[in-house]
Amino acid sequence: MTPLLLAAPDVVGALTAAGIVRGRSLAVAVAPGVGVGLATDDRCWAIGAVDVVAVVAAIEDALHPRWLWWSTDTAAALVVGGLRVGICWDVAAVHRLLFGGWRAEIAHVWAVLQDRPTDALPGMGQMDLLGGGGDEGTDFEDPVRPDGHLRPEWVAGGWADAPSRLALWAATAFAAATRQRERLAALEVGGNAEATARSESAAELLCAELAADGLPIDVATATTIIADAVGPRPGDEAEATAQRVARDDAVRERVPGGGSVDLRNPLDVRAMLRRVGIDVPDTRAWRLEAMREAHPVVDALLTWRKAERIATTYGWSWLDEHVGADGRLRGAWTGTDGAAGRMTAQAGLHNLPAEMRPAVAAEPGHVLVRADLGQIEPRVLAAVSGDAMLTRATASDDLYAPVAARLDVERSVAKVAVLAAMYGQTSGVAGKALQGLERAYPAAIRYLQQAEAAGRAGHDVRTHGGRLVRMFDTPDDVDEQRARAIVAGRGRYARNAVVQGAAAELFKVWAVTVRARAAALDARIVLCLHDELLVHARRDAGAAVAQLLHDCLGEAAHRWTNGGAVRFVADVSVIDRWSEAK
DNA sequence: GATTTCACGTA
DNA sequence: CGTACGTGAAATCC
Repeated sequence: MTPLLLAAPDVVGALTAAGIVRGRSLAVAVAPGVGVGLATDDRCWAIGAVDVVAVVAAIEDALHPRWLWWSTDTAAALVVGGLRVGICWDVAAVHRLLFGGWRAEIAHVWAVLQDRPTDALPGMGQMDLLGGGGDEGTDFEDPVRPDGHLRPEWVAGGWADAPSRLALWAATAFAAATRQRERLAALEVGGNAEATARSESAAELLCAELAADGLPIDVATATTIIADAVGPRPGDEAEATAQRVARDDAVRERVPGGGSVDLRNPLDVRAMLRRVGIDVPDTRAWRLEAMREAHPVVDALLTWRKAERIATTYGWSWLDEHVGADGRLRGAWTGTDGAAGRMTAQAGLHNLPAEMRPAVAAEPGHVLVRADLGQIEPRVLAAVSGDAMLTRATASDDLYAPVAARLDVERSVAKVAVLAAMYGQTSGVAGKALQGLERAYPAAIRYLQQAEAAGRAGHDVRTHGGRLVRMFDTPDDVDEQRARAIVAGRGRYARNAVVQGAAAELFKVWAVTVRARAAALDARIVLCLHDELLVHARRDAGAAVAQLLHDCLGEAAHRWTNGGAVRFVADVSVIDRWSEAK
């Protein structure tokens, strides 16, 4: 394929002439200061451009293509350049969907799609300099070597230093995506795997934007919360130490001779507790909670732990490191974890303690619109299993009410039983109700049991939308008891993954739908939290955004269930601070 | 210096 | 023996 050289002003016209219409796939590779490479299945274009983002923006405005790229790196480059495109196909993200896990280096992705061995991918080491890599008498202008692997010089990025090479690199990405589509079409899953690939790709785009935008923080409130917990910001190291010692002493002085106890050392804490007659196998909070009355030191210790969490994880260093001068908390986002496919976030974005939530606040003239999905996992189970009776139960705002009625048990018992079924819990009081579930919702329970059986056998499972969840092997050097525990653990893991993973898929369809529609209202998603969205919007748009969140859920559910009857519900509120909701 | 363990926050 | 994640401190391994 020979790249066609274009001047930036001619690009849209040339693409239009080539039949690129709205929504058509268009591969893109960019190198700031160098240019832009574009490709479809049968041709590619090279544009030398100083402002690569402007070129992409012009195409986006005129043609709104489905941008196709190797990985989120391209999305991030565009977002940093101020451009937010509509839709995309992220080869790395789709690879994670197809093959599970988190590995998605370009060379690995390509090798897997070409059915080439991946254990010894070509590197740029000495072997290749000596000619051992299949490069004899070949053309370095081709990104693909004769042996079918990608050329490491291209993968490393340094080779794509001219517009014509960017065009070839884009063309190679296009070829990879074509292979991916074939694989997706061949999957036998309940959902639409190709649609999942599209929404997972868009979720990566959302991740790039979340990382760039950040979560609005009222720094004054954050400062007050931290100061209340651990004291005012220390001026120097000595002051910080003094504060720490004072906090520690408040606990240690309650135990005779406790002055030298290291509260940060669990063994030391355990020994201290034993000296006052409290013998515990570990010192976790839930265990000590029951001992609060046994000795005053327990209460003091639990209070200390709360403050210590703020001091170490969400204290001054956290504020300095992750909250910018513009009052935005920024962390890296990934569209999927390595297991069932939930989004992950760093910088504490996904585990902010409730005490810190008053500090998450809309900027002046704005509101936060918060929405969380109600009972998402049992509703998702109804959808993926096709259970008619459980689907009927989703018509209720409170799914557990009809389930309780049908099982003839208290609502609380029904809830525990449903959760136990999905999570593989076998202890506790759920046993009897579980049998009732099996009779009342046979398809749903069968779906879970099949996942568990696959997991126990060490077989991979796929979610409704097509994500592969890889099972792990039992190491051969473990005793029988440990091996049994591993098998049981795999069963629970698989049982949980098909529900949690499918829920993550639906959530992402919802999130990227909101992302697309909210742009018209000048509103932006600022946080995704597994079943919860926070949208930052102008105050006058708050009500419209709230309605939008409901509408988008209906649309997302319709698409994700292929027009199925399962009903999903969201609790939506327009607030100033995150802490105000519920 | 890197990895593991404990602990704890979120869903 | 519900699952998943990220984080920090101390212990442990090399």
